[in-house]
Amino acid sequence: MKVKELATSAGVNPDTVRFYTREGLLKPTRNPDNNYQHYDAEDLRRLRFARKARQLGFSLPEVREILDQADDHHSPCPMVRDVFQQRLAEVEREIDELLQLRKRMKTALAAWQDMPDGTPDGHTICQLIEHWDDSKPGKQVEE
Amino acid sequence: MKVKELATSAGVNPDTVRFYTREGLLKPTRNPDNNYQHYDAEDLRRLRFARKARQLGFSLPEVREILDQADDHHSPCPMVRDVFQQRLAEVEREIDELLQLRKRMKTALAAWQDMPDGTPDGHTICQLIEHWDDSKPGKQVEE
DNA sequence: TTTGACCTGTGAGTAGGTCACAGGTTTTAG
DNA sequence: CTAAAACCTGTGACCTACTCACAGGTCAAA
Repeated sequence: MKVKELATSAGVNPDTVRFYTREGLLKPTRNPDNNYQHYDAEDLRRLRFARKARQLGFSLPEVREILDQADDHHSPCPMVRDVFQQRLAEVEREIDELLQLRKRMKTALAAWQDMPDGTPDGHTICQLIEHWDDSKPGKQVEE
Repeated sequence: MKVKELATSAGVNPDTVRFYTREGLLKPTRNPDNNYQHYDAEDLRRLRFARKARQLGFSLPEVREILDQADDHHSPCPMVRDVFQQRLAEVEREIDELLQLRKRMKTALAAWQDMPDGTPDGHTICQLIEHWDDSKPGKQVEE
């Protein structure tokens, strides 16, 4: 398979295939005649695997490590379970942050219902934002 | 005010002040004696405003646009309301996605309880991920 | 006067691709 | 047979919103 065939089979951008190849996740052979990369069914498996892992929140270095472990005939699963737990925790943290952001945004929106637009007068830029009170407990100054 | 004074007053990194200056959000004057940047109370207002807007989810180009509109004595408020609504919608979409991801991850984690680790055999890399079912309605292939 | 804290601009780094470019190859249509 | 379209190659820039490093200039206190 050539780049575009592989990319199409996996539903990704050809540049992503090239990128993953540069990053060492895919290991195609070369056609010495024309210097083209040649991918096989194994590469397709690896690429599909990588995409699934990315969807699950694994970083590219993590995916590479999993693939490398598998290449060495070590089971990557224990590592996968481990990283996965951490990713789940991160996802929950991200959710918390976004929920807080949404709350701040909704509060602001509600407060803006009754506020006039006003024209900037050299002291205010936009009251909507300037008069928005973002007082939240702790972590106001970074630690 | 010099860079660090302004930064301290607003609770940000001095490099952020320099960055915002490069990006045109702050417009200090120069001290011709030593070539230092000189910031005034207006810049402090702008910087604080920018930070609040960022917390509310506005992008840097959006913040710059708001400030520029205010500089031209146009009320940026209608634009602020508009962009803000869109941002809120985006945030809600992101939250939905993360909640779904969390659900899938938890499901996967539960399913993995009973799966053996296994050693890669050339056909499977890590069953945990490969056998993870990511079936979700729509948008499987990008549109 | 020396030391340390500050200033300057520039450039690189972060994650994960995506896109552009210039030039070589292969395929397809006429 | 040939010309154009479609593909391939590697390299490097771009995206966000900063943050950090570096080399060299400036200034305040001891």
